[in-house]
Amino acid sequence: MGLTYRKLTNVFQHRLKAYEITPEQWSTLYQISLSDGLIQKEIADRTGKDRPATTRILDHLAEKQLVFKKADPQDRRSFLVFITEKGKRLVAETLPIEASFIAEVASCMTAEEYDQLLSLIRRIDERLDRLEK
Amino acid sequence: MGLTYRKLTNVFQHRLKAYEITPEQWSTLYQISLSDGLIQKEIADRTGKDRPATTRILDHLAEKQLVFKKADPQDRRSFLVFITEKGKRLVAETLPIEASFIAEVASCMTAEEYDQLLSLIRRIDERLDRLEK
DNA sequence: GGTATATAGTTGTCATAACAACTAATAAAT
DNA sequence: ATTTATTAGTTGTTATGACAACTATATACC
Repeated sequence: MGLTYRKLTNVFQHRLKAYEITPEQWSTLYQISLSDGLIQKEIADRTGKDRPATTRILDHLAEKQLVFKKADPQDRRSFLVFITEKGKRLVAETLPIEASFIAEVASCMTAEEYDQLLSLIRRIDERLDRLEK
Repeated sequence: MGLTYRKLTNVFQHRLKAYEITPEQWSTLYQISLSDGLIQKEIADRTGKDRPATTRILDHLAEKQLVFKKADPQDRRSFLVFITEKGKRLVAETLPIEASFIAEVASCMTAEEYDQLLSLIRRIDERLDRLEK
């Protein structure tokens, strides 16, 4: 599973090469594009990363001027994260790349098999949540 | 897939905590225990890692005196990697941990589903090998 | 035989994941 | 109201993965 996942992100990274963004940065930016103005904790939860990882990925995205932070008026500990116009353009351009990549990969199985694969992975995920470390 | 894989190795890492070995080090050590005296390139291929990663993981394993290298008499560029007695003991003690961990995780599905999961992941793996980057 | 190429391994750099420790701010407990 | 606990975010450390550049050796080619 790890081996296949590494290959998967590796090929995706190459497809994204022209956009100078890594798969992890991409998925974070994509999440932000879906829900603008989230606090970092929410982004961390939605991308399945911890807070330090999220801080650093957001730093990279901010350096590239794809996102920016604003102080949260409700909670002075938090920042609200917004996507920039440049970030929106990048997502718009790369979304078809992601979609066709997934389609290419999934073309080795039927739609039913693909669904079952996702459902079995999800089941393992839930099982792991209930297992003691 | 990435999320679930991270959870998977994370729980396994906790199970291995007492042995002070990471999942990646463990799988490398395990491969060596299966075939003593391989050259690093072979180990890299079998664990699915690149050569730099393999060099560094072997460095860690050698520091912990779980493996050692010997010059290859046939090819002076290569090293043959052997497991130590300490390494063998560690594998013997941790193998049941790995086996029961896999069993616990897989207990959320039938044997047929488990086989299908592996087979679908393998199919994606092969598909990725044929895809252009 | 000598040159060109390929291969084994190492080192350096960057991005990420896990984790611990930390600051600042909020919420809870009394 | 003050103390205590919790939460949001950051920073530092270690291990890893991807990649490029490098050394040393081996193989191929002519």
